Amino acid sequence: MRVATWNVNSVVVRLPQVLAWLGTAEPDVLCLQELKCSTDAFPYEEIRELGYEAQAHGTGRWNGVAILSKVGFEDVVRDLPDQPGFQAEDSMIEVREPRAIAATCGPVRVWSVYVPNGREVEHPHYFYKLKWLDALRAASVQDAAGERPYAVLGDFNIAPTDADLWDPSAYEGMTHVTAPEREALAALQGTGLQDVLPRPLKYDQPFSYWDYRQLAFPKNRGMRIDLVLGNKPFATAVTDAYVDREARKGKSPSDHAPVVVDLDL
DNA sequence: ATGCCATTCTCAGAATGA
Repeated sequence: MRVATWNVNSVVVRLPQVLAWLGTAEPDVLCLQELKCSTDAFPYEEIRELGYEAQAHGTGRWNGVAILSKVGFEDVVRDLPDQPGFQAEDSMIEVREPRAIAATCGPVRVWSVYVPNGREVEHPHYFYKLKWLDALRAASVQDAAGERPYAVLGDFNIAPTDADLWDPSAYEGMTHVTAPEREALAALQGTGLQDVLPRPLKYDQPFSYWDYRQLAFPKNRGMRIDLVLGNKPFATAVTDAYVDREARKGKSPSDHAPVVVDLDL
């Protein structure tokens, strides 16, 4: 089977690209992030016409995650257990954002996650990011150690190593590369998950994100921040993994490309 | 050409992204 993850930066705007990609890549399971639409506004019908059921979790303007499946759904869960919320500096209330959804699709259980950005090092959003990652770690402990193939897929907003950056010196002092973020990611992997490293279709590094500005994509100034972390039964079933950078081309693309994993399952 | 920031909400500009 084939599973994939893709931050689409608005599923409503990107619907033509998503439908076209489903038609050509034909994943069995596709995790989406940054829906930027409510659960009710998700384009279920258009996706159903291609043979996919969808489970979405969104509130409108920001965030939002979904799972598309050709092989059914069981045990759908919205939000991490004990998922922290974010409290803006000018707000009295902590808001839990739609950043995680899980489901069992055929033989695999997956989380589709959109890890908080962090904004700036030491910003409240940065500490929120670290806390959120710890909640994700806690949520993974049982399934990561289990016999069933299990993976956490999504936009982690962390480059695991400097090799995942087009120019490490360009990111000094920035989020996405700091030691605490990488340690939180390593702790998640420590539950028994390994980074399924995709092969690049061009150049040497399998970037999954390129900024819209300053010709970042044509110059291949990218980052690998969209990850697939699989437990042992998942990782040992992997037959191929790649970043479909073709999807970053064309008119009005997302700034992320899909990460695709083929499995002998 | 892969090409110089996008999206959403509210209605021109802020907020967010990374």
